[in-house]
Amino acid sequence: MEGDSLKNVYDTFKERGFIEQVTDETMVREVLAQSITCYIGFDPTARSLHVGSLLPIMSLAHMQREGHRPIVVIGGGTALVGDPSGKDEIRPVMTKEEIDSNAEGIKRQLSQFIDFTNGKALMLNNANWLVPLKYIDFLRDIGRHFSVNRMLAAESYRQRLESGLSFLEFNYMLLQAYDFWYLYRNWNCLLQMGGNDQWGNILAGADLTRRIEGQIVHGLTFPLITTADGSKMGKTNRGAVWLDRELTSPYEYYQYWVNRDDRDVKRFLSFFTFLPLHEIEELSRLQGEDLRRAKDVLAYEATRICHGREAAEKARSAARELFSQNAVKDIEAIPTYAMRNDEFGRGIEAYILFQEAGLCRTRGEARRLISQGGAYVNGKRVPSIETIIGLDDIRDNIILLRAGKKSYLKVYIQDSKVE
RNA sequence: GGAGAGGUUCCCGAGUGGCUAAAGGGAGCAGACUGUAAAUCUGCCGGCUCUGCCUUCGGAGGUUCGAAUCCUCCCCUCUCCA
Repeated sequence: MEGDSLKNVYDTFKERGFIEQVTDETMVREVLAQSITCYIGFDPTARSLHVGSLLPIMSLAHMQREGHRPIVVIGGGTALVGDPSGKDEIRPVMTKEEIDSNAEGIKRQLSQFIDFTNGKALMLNNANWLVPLKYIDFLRDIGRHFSVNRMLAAESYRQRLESGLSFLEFNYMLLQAYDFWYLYRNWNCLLQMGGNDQWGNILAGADLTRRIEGQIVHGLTFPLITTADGSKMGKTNRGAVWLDRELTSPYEYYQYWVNRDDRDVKRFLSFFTFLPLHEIEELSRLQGEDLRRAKDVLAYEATRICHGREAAEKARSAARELFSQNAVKDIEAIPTYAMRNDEFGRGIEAYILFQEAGLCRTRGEARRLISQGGAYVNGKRVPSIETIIGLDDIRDNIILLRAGKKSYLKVYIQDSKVE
């Protein structure tokens, strides 16, 4: 890990497929031969980050492992404006309160991946320097360096020129550029990284810094990851796969990775784990059914990095139990829905139980599931939508529900006297 | 500000008075096949107290036995002009 001189992060990035575009390959590699400060911005537009942000996060972790200092910029200021890059619709404007509380959650999560102790990494909120800006001053000092002609030509705005772009959003690029300059100025930040949709914004920042300071700073972007079937990463039936364990449990997180397409396994191992490349090479040589071993490693490692070793172990053993035999046990890791004895009463219609426990969104969906034969209680198929789940179905206070082949949930029936 | 085009169910996109909960595609879900994979095939795919009822086609009114479809006003988007 003390990769003095021999290993340059740039090479790590390159080998692992992290690089889509760079401002200047040879210069960046040179810059990275010394310990530097780099930054990536994250939008606090949701309570949690999701796996779509994982590649940038991993890149910061790599940077840190190889001796550099990452800065995480929480876009508390820029989120007030909304980045139009790569979007085809106007972003809903968020309130400051929402953004602030989201930023809190994101901080917590990132600490799983990056060590923020002793200044080894920094977390800054750009609201701190963007919000106090004065409009006229900003226009005169910063705005003068931007050519509207060039901005209009930028790829990131192209889509939006067809569908409409408000002046508010049009200014986003200036603000992000300002961030980069500010970070250079105050923290000697020499490199900004980001998803490829950020390329235009990153260049704008590098440009601005060069104009103001006469200093060349660099940019690097990551590929936009799509899965083998062409869809965006991180979407499932229940929406995004979050990094927050409250929103996506470690078990579900593990399942997400186990269920990746065969064709994505190799790439994902190098993106989302720290395993050395030769090991990845070996794992991805496996064929057919054996490739599941590689998926297992992927899922375990990804879960361990995000949720810790213990959670990963639990998720793995839960998965093994559930998918090997049909044992109905109290498997700790799978999601739980608690019900009180008096709520449960003498029983409840199966379709209502599936909906209430959260395995189906609506009762209609639950009816459909049952009528199509995809609903199971304690491993037995629910025969009809009239089926009632009663006291007899409780095993050690647990009823194990299953929807389709791979969604499990346990209902825990509590004694009503126990609060 | 003027002229034109347009806002349809998660997305794209048909529909211009009843046969429309609304074609088709995508996404999603389930079943078969399998390896907790892919591809393929089949079924489902607004909600509910489900052989019926309720709510949807930018918003509010109106015409009509009956409207996503016709009329009025309003809001929003795009294009061109100023």
